[in-house]
Amino acid sequence: MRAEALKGHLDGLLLAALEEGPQHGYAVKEALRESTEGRIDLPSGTIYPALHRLEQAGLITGTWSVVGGRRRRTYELTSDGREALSGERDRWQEFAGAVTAALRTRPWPTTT
Amino acid sequence: MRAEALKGHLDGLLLAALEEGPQHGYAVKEALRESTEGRIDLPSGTIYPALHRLEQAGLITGTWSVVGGRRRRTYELTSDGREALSGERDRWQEFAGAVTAALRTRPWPTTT
DNA sequence: CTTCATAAGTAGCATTGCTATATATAGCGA
DNA sequence: TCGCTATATATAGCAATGCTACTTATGAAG
Repeated sequence: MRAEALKGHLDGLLLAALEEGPQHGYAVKEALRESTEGRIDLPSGTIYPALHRLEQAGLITGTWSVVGGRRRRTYELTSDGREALSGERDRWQEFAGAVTAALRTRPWPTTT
Repeated sequence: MRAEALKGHLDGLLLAALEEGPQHGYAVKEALRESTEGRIDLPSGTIYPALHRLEQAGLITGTWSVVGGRRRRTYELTSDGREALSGERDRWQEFAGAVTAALRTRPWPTTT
């Protein structure tokens, strides 16, 4: 997967992963990897800064905890986040439809 | 359409627009706008630098001409460009599939 | 003569995901 | 005990890319 492909679409994926319920960063990463059958496997240098951005934007809230001796930051969608997710889904539909249309082969000016 | 959404996908769209036959920049812009029903309407500051990049990458070749008093640079796909377009289409399929899967609502761990 | 569509271009910016690297704990195998 | 792997989080700095804003120029319409 080319590096830039994801640009502008990551936030939606992270929000979607958190829709199922509160998750910590590492779990989000795993969830994304599983839901896409390994096609989207983000490095930690992508996922953590992105979660920080989302938190600062007020779309998720995080709380620290310690589980099994390891500290965790568990994130949860805010209501703004839920709204944003809905918007991201809409925009993805629109975007994907447009790109698919533009990418479609148009063999020749048929009488459309 | 959010600014970053297109990042990493523009090249494929431009190549696809040129698949129908040689076109100059402005015509590519129009073709893209029409094939997406106005959803993708690129500013000239996006389209011309991008075409330059594609030319430098050897995916398209351009030739100057003057039509109706206005100078034009007409671009044409190279064989590398054709190959690249095919690759872009594949990658788009893969990417779109992955994002769609990740964005899908998973209401709850049903017995899937 | 002004305005709009056509046609091409560039400088500089903002955003964003990635690489590389660091820290720390738990558990397993040798 | 030592080393390795998985878990868990984090940051500095980079590279890439599309966009904004602006410029230049012609032809047609009013």
